[in-house]
Amino acid sequence: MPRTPTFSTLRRPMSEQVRVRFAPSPTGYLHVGGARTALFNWLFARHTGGKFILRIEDTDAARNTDAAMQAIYDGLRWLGLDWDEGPLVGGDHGPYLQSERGAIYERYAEKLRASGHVYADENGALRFRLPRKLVVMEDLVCGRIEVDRRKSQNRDGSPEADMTIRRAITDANDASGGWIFHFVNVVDDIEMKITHVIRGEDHLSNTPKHLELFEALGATPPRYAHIPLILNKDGTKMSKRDQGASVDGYIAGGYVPEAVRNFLCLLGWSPKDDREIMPIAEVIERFDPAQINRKAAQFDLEKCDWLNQQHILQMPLETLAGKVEPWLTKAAVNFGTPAAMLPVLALVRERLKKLSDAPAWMDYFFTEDFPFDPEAVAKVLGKPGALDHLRALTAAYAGVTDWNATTLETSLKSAATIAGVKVGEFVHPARLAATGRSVGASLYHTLEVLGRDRTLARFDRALAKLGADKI
RNA sequence: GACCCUAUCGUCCAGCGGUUAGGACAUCGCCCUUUCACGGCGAGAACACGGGUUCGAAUCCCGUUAGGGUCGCCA
Repeated sequence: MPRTPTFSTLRRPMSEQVRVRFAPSPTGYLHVGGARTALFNWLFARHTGGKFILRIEDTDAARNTDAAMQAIYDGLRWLGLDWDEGPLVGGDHGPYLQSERGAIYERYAEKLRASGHVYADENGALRFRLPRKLVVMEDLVCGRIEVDRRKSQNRDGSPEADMTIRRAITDANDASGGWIFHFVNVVDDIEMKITHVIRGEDHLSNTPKHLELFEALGATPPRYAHIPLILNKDGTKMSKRDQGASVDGYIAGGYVPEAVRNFLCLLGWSPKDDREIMPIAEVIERFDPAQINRKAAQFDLEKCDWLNQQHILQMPLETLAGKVEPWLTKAAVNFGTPAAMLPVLALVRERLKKLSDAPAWMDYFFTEDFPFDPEAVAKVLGKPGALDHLRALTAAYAGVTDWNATTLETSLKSAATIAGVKVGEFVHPARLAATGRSVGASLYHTLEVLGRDRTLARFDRALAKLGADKI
């Protein structure tokens, strides 16, 4: 038997402008796997100077809601994945919602009907006569794949039935008479002049069928790159409910988009050296779909958290302030002006794993009415002489003229020496009095930011309160 | 069941015929330090198994096993 491929996926000229697309169906949320698919498409478009197109595959009318589409738009925008053509931005190959492209599908179906590739079955559904030949494709990620379509069969072992491209018209069903994914996907890729299809590996086994459709329509197929799926930490398939599965979760969870995007870049792709924390411009420059891994990646949220912290640490302070602001506002932290917030943020930023951590580390800088952590109180007062040390420190600090971290440290240490105790014996009560807790940034810098008057007033109030509590 | 993809530390990623198998997250230890972090140093931790090919295999080939995917009038 001849092993000649029915057609090749390598016919496209290398010189044409790259056009890639992300084609989600509106299921109500944006899955991280989808987000990564979108990201890889976007990276490839930006790397090559091509176009990134967004197309909504909403042929299943029952699922098509505005809210579901909004989740896709919001998620992509949050990740900074701007599309050059698609809903909201338009373009020359629209409409970009499949639900609005009926006339186009009609035309293509007619073309197939005219050439004898398609027929109506006994129920009235439109079916594509599968050629059932040997299909050879060259996948950018998976390499050369041969599928003998003659051997395709159903679960029960019966030969594969012809592919439905349009549902039968029945009653009561929303999707009745609607077009089927495989067909509209192929038609749109032709119509939108898509040059490269970067999509999840779950479509790899569908691709031969798509290629048969391209051939029947007399069109040159795009090049394909099937990227491995993202699995849960335990290796099982990720579903909607799983931790980290939805992009919404990151937005609500205090992640910075740059970090999540960075994390997603590294799931299945790497620059082949040890670079991990990378600005997006560098990723765009170095991205190559041919270097995408073939192995499914398991999802490790802890590494994402670490990247998030690193991005928080490395971005300009003013940028961080802008991102932290909504979180402070939401927690009713009255930080005054953004400028006033900066010194505080500079002090605590290395403690922030998420933006949502900010209020807890910053609130006591902006109110005198902060709570005292009972555990911290118990711990500090458990040490004999704690309040005496705080009194001695108050007296010493009252005499400090040049109020800064250095003088405060010197003064505290000498007061401790005079009292004949270790520095910690002074530090802990002071921290508790000034912040209400046992953990926080450098005490001296904290007090410097707080200023002389507020510090001394806090010491006095703590002395009164904690002294009273003790009795 | 048929067909397709995959297989390196717990996890992510290097490695593409000759390496003490490298980096990162996580874990543990030490240092820094008033605390919590950040940071620094260090430790433990992997080539799924069996056959080949080769002077020599993590790397190439074939099996086995395991995981994933597809086989819809879902996308």
